[in-house]
Amino acid sequence: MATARRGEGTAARILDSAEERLCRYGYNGVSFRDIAADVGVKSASVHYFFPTKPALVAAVARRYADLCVEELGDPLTRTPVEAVGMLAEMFRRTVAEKKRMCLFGMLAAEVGGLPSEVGAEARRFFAETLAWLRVALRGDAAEAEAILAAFEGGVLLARAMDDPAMLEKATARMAARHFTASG
Amino acid sequence: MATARRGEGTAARILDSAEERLCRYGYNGVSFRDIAADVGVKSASVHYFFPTKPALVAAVARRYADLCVEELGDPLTRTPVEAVGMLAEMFRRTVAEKKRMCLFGMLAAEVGGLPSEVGAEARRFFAETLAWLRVALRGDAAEAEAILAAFEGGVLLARAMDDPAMLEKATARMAARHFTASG
DNA sequence: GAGCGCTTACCTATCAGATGATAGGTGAAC
DNA sequence: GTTCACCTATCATCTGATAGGTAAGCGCTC
Repeated sequence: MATARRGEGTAARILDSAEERLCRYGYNGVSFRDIAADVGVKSASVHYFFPTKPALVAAVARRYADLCVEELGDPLTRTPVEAVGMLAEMFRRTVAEKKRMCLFGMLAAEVGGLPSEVGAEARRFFAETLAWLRVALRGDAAEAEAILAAFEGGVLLARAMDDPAMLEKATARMAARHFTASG
Repeated sequence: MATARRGEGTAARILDSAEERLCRYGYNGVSFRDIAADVGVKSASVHYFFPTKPALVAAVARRYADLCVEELGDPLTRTPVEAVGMLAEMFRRTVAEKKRMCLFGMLAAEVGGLPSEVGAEARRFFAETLAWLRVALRGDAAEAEAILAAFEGGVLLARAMDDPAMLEKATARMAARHFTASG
C-alpha cells in the first residue's frame, strides 16, 4: 500500500544505525555488515541504498547537520543565553543519554584518514555552527569559537573519564559567564 | 657493539610510527603492516616487539603519558600562568607543527570501540593531567577541567577547519583570563 | 480485468585486498 | 649453543564492493 514494499523506511534505519556506530566507534569502526545486521538486511542491501562507504557517511553527516540546523532555528529569535543553553542541552543529551561522541567531533578527530567528501561535510558543519553561534552572540566570533571548543572538549573528557557529569563540570564556568553577563 | 644487533632502537621507532599514525588516523586506522613499512621491517617483527595490537597501543599510550609527565614537571614550581602556558604550547605544537590530534583526545573519541586495556590508559592520562593542572591552579578543579576541555576542543576545531590558528582563537579568551588574573 | 513490462527492494554468491596473528626458519652476536 | 632480531610463509577473518537473481507491486494496454 505504501511506497515501500518490504521494510518500512529501510534507508532511514540504515542511516540510524550508521550514525549510532559512527558516533561510538568512528569511521573505521563501522562496517556495512554490522549496519546490515542492525537493520535486519544483508550488506548488499546497504550498498543498494548507499553505493559506497563515503557516500553513506556523507549522507549520515548531511542528515545530522540538517537536523541540527532545524533544531537550533533562527539564532536571532533567542537571547544569547538561550542559544548557549540550547547547545548545552544538545551536547548533554549526546553524552548522558546516548553515551556517544558528537558525530562531527568524531569525524574531526579522524579527519586525517577520511575521504575528502566526508571531511568537507565536517568542515561545513563546524563553519555553519560557528556562524549560528556568532549570530546568536550578536557578532562575538571569538566567544563562539571558545564555546564550541569547550563543548566538544567537554564531550571528549566525559567519554575518556566515563563520567557524563564531566561535560557539565568542564563547561559550567563558561556557561555561567553567559548566564550572568547577558541573561 | 651496542646491545641491539640489527636496526638501532627498532622498538622505539615502531612506537614512533604507531604514535604518529594513531594521532592521525585513530586506532582502527593503524595497521601492523603500515607501521612495519614506516620502520623498514616486516609486520611479523612488529609482533615480535609488541605481541598484540592492544599491547602496542597501550605501550604507545604509556610512553606518551610518561613524556607528558616529564615535560610538565612539578606543578608547584610554576605559577598558574606558566602552567597554562606550558599546556598551551604543547597543544599548539601538536596541531600546528605535527598536524595531529592529541593522542588521548583521539583515543577518548574512540573509547567505545577500544580494548579495555587502552581505554584504561586514556582514563589514567586524563585523571593525571587534570590532577597536575588542579595543583598548578592551586586547587581550582573546575577551572582545570574547563581548561583541558578547551584545549582538546580547540584541537578538534582546528583539525575540522584545517586551520591551526583556530586552536589559539578558541582558547585565547580563556588563556587571557589567566594572564590577567594571576600573572 | 488479464496480461505485460518496468521498477523497487531486497537476496545469494562471490571477489580481491587488508587485517591481526602464528609457526617456524636464519644468521649474527655473545 | 643459546639468545636476539629479525625473516618467509601462511592462516582465518573481515572488509568494501560487484554481479546477477527474484519476488512483489505499479501502471499500462487490450
